[in-house]
Amino acid sequence: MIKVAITDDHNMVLRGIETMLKEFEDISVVATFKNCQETAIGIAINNPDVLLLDINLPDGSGIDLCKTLHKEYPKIRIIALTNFNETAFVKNIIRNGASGYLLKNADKEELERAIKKVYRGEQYLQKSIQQKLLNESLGNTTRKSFIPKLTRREKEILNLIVQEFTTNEIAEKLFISVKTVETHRSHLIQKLDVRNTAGLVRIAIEKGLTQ
Amino acid sequence: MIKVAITDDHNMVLRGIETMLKEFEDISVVATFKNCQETAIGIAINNPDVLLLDINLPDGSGIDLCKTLHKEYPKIRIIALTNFNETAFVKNIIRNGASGYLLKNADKEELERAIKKVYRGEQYLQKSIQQKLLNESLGNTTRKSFIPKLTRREKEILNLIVQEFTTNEIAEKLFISVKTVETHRSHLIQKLDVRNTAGLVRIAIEKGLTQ
DNA sequence: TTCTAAATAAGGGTTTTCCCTGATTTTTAA
DNA sequence: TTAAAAATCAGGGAAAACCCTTATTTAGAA
Repeated sequence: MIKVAITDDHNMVLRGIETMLKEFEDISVVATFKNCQETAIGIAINNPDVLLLDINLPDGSGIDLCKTLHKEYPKIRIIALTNFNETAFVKNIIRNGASGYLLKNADKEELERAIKKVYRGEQYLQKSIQQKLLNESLGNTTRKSFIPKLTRREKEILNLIVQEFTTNEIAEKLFISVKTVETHRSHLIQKLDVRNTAGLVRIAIEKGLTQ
Repeated sequence: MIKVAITDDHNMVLRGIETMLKEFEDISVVATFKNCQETAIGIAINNPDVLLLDINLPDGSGIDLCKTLHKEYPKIRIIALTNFNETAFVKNIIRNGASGYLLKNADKEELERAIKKVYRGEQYLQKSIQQKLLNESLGNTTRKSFIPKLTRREKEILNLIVQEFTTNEIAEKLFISVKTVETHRSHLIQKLDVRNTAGLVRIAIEKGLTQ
């Protein structure tokens, strides 16, 4: 029997996965969590084999949680659940200890396949993502492959930009020079592949980079 | 028997709602759709009483779809499904023909209540939203949560701003003077009560003013 | 038809953002 | 411990955004 836990802040998703998994006799859902905190506490008690982990959670980044859990409980296989169909994002999650990656539109057959595969110690990636990764490694870069690998400071400044603070105000707030903030700004524009502040804010909100 | 259709681009959410509704003998799910197009076509065939409609769809705004459906099939009750817990957003949806508003973390009891209420011709709003709306009408304006009435041109320009076009480019695109675009911009900043482009983009996305 | 809102435009300025180069120090990871 | 990444700062200049005021034309509602 494979013991599965699920973390997602949407009850409907939780129930959907739970229902799909009920049909498999060798899989049982031992716990469901709605946020990072619940997961961090509950995982120790319920001791699941596989954790289906939503990356966008209300109280923090699932990626950080993934990293922590993987360190503390290396035996637990983690499958990331998200809507982001971006290779850079996948790479980031895998680097942080996830064994699999599923989009939320997965059907129950795929869900089963993914769980059983990671349970066996293998890696599971959704087909569309696999294809993309393949294309990329062949050099066919799908444009705007988004790299959300921002540094702590960059995230901090991005958040302040979204909150309508100007470069001057950010500098004051963080006790650093205006020029430093400008440097971070242009790094953000480069990394996120946008043209201006509008793009920064859009991407920050769309990709959930805001706290 | 209440016939229900569901539109959501995430299979897991579809399955979650379907499962929850199976427990009610007087409700049956007659169709599920994954995008605007499917919904627009399928609704004519399946003739549901209630449509649970996700607002964020891959091929367009659920709000527009809601408007269209409400005009063509005024008998169908529409319940909007979203994650935005903002009164301005709710108001907008209700204005466009929805009878109800549910967040995706609703449980099955609430789902049942909502469906039966709108089926009877009443309006259903999630408690937290109801409370917020109440507070607002009592004057406790959780400021910045009103729906700003923007003109057609202003909306058009706001959308171009979100898409990272500069004032110059917008002027060229719309065959109007740069100065005119600047005027619209400052009107937008005033109306939306923000300080700069970052605020415009944030509000535009938060309030669903983007197409 | 008359009033109003909307859309258009301009002058003339300030502030902010953006872009480039080049650099030093600090932190982190291998 | 050493190399790389991150964070810091600066000069200088161009582009874009922002903020006033004022004003004309146009379209829609009363």
